[in-house]
Amino acid sequence: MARRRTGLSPRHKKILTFLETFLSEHGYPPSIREIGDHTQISSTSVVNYYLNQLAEMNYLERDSNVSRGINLLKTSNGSLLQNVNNAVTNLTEQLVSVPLVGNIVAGEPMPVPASDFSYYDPDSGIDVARSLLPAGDRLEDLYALRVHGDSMIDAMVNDGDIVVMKKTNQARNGEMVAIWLNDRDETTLKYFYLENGQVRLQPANPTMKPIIINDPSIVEVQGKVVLVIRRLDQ
Amino acid sequence: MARRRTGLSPRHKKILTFLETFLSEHGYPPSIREIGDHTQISSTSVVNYYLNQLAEMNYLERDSNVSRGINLLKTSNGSLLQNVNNAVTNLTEQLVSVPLVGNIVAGEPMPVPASDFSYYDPDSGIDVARSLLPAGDRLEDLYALRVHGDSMIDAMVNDGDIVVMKKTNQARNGEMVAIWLNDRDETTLKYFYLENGQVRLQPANPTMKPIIINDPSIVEVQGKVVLVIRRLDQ
DNA sequence: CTTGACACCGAACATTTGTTCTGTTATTAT
DNA sequence: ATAATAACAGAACAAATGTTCGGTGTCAAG
Repeated sequence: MARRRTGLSPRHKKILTFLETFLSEHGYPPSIREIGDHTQISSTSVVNYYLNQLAEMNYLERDSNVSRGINLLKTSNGSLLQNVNNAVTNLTEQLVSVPLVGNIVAGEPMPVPASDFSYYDPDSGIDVARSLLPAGDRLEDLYALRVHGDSMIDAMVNDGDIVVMKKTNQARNGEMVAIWLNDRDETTLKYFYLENGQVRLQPANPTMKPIIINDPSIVEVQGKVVLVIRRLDQ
Repeated sequence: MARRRTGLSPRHKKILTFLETFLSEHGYPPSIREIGDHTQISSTSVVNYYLNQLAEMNYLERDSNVSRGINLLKTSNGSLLQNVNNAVTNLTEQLVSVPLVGNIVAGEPMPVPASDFSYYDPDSGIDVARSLLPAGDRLEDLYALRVHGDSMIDAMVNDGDIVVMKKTNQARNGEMVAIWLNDRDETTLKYFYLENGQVRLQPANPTMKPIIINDPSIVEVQGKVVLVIRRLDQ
């Protein structure tokens, strides 16, 4: 009887390590010839031989007659990979591009995007760490607006600031919301309180007085502010 | 002139979605023909046409004359996507953890960290997209402070806001800097101007008056503000 | 010494695959 | 109505790519 294979040989390990490195750098697996080139195996049939063994040992799956048809399942140190991108998707969802859909100015109702963002230009999104955004909020409910003019200073928001909004038309007490006031033809950002049938709109600047609205029906909530970003380098 | 492309068309999105799904199920990208088969595009040259556009818009990279030579970078909802093993590296490049080193309050000189951040606990960093930070600035010159108290409202900065600072002890005109005023025992954030031998410290709130300092030597610049972040969900 | 299994190999071939070429059609501005 | 451009298409071709075939060499068991 010949010698019996016990686990991974040095050549197995070399192939697996090369697979991991190549995949992480390129986003797709190497070809049989590329594996051979980088592991000093001169024959495609030997690479094929070893890949089949790694498949038997559940380090990878192969799809036959498919170029680069290798799905890496385990690394050379035995760590499981479910597949190429499932692990990464969890990581890379940490950085989100929030669509910048327009400007917010006092004298106009602010733009609220349609549901599908079909006009959306990805180059104009604002990159935001997921950890700065409210947990549990769906990303597709978020959009960004750039502040235009000095009219939001009572909200402690400057001309040029970015506000990240969540779509909503209902406010809870203590939330900062964008409100269109019908009687004044004005958009404003304020903390919202509904008290005894009246609406109190509290400026962010604590030295300023609130607006009291006796008739809540003239208050149109257009969105909730979840984040303000001010870049000072521009 | 014909119609102009604005962002992703439905076919772009369909292709991206298929790429994501295929990649997550198979561990390798689809071929041109597989993409066509699943997106009702009958011609390999049209698939090629759309893939080239997605590459131009930085949703993916293509390697030419390589089978399945597609490296998916962004998903159809704009989330950044990277490969398994360099996900952390790429996130480090695009998503930065700026060390949160303490609080800034008016009555104290603000903390300025030592050069090496040897005490730095990465779990207490603030995650910031690299694209929001000044280009060219070294990340190790940046640190974050949390604002404590209402004393910064003239800088349009609220209690609880995060300011990202760059280490510097020199200010250029128009930059917002953190300044320790010796004669007042006070830290303040203001736009700095040196005019005719005097320092003008201009509040961010345009309705407020500047401070004029005749003797520039009592002005200690402790850092430059590069970003302000206000989270409203907490 | 013989045998069987494993490791290893080059070459040939078929299939897969991406690019290029040469168009047509649709859309929009002029 | 015309022109310019984008979107779309089929076919051809070359290159990339995986599988198969027919071997050789090594080693351990009998």
